Amino acid sequence: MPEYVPMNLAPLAQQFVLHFGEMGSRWGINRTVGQIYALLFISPRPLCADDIVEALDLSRSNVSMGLRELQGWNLVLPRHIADDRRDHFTTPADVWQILRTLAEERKKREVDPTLSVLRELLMQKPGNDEDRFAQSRMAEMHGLIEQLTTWYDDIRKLESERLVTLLALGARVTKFLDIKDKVVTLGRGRSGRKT
Amino acid sequence: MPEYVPMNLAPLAQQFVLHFGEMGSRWGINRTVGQIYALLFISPRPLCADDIVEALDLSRSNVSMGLRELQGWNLVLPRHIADDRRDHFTTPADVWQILRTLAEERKKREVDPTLSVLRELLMQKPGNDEDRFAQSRMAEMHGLIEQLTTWYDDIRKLESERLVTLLALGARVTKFLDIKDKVVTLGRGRSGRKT
DNA sequence: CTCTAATTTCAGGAATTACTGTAATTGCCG
DNA sequence: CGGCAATTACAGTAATTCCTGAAATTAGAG
Repeated sequence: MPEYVPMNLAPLAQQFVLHFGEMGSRWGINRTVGQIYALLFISPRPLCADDIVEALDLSRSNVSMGLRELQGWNLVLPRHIADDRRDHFTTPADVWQILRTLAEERKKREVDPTLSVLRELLMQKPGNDEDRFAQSRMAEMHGLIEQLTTWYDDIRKLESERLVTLLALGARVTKFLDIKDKVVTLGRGRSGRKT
Repeated sequence: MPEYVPMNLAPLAQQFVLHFGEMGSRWGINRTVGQIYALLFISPRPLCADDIVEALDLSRSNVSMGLRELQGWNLVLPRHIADDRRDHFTTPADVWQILRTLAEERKKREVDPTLSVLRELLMQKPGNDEDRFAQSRMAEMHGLIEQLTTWYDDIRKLESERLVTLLALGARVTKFLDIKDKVVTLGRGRSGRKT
C-alpha cells in the first residue's frame, strides 16, 4: 500500500530513503531507522535531529531512538557543529569502512552468541545416541563458523585498497594453489592448526 | 522470561533448539522457524510434520507454515520415506553447502533489490546540487556492492574443499601481490574494468 | 543558580507479525 | 468415484514491535 508520506526531500533522495525504509525489515532494523540512515548517508553535511524530523516527518522521540540505535551499531557518528548547541550526526565517508563496521556488528550480534553456545554444548556429555549424533552436527557447524571467523579476523585488518585487490583476485587465487600449494604455509605466524 | 516450554527432547537438543529460536529474530526469521530448522539440523533422520509438532509443541498449521518458509529458503528439503504417505524433511548434510545456500538466499533478498534500485537512481538526472551529491554517494555504494557481488559470483562456484583452502589462506594472499602484483591479470576472462 | 533549549525516557496506543483451530483442499487407495 | 489421511488456507486472536506525546532530565548561557 503506497500510504501517503509527506517528506520534504528531493525526489531522488526520497526514492533512496523510501527504499532503505522498506529494506529495513529485511536487514533487521525497522523502517524509520533505515530511513534515518539513508538520509544521513546521502546528506552533504551533518544533520541534527530536527532536520531529520522535518525531512522524514517522524516524531522527535522516534528520531532520538533511531539515532541511538544507529550509534549503537557505530553506523552513525555525532559531529559537533560550531555555534550550534544541537547534536549533529553523519555517516562515515568511506564506504569500505562502513562495510567493515557492518560486518563487525553483525558478527557480534548474529554469530558470536551461537559460537559460544556451540562451544558450551560440545563440552557436555551426550546422554544417548541421539545426543551423540546431534553433537556431531553441532561440531560440523562449529567448525564451519570457526573457519569463517578465523578468515574474517585475518581479512578485517586490511586497509581498503588491499581489500579491493583481494576481492578482485577472487577465486583465481586457487589457481596458484594448484601449481604450488605449499604456499599455504608461507607467512604463518602461529603453529599447526587442527585441520 | 523463561516461559515454560514443554519439549519432548533430550536436554542437549533442547538447548540447541531453544538457542536457534532466540536467535531467529536476529536472523530475520521467527522463533518457531528457527526451532524447526535447528531440530531438523540435528536430527539423524528426516522428520515429518507430526514429529515436529510433538518435539516442539507447536500447532500443526504453524509447523506447516514454518516448513514452507524453510523450503522457500532452500534450507530444508522434502525427502520421501518408504511406506509412509506423510512428507518428511531434512537439512542438507554438507554444512558448506548450507552456507552457500544461505549466502545465495540472503543476497537475493537483502542485496539484489538495493543494487537494482541504485542502478535505477543513478540513471536519473539530478535536479540540483543536493541530488548531485546524493548520487555520488549512491555511486560509491553501488561500486562497493558490485565489487562484492562480482567477488561472490567468482567464489560461489568453488567446491567446498577449495573454499576451505581459500579461507585458510586468508589475508596472506596479499603478501604475494606485493612481490608480484602482475598476477592480478593472470586468468582474467574479460577485458579491463573501470578501476 | 536560574532559565531555557535540547534530548531522553516512558507509558499507552497503533500497527505489525506470529500463532491457533477450524474448515477447505489435495491426493492416494481401494 | 467414495473415503480417508495429510496438508494447507484462512480468519480470528495473541503477542510483539513500533511510534507518539507528555513528562522528566540534561546541559549550556547568562
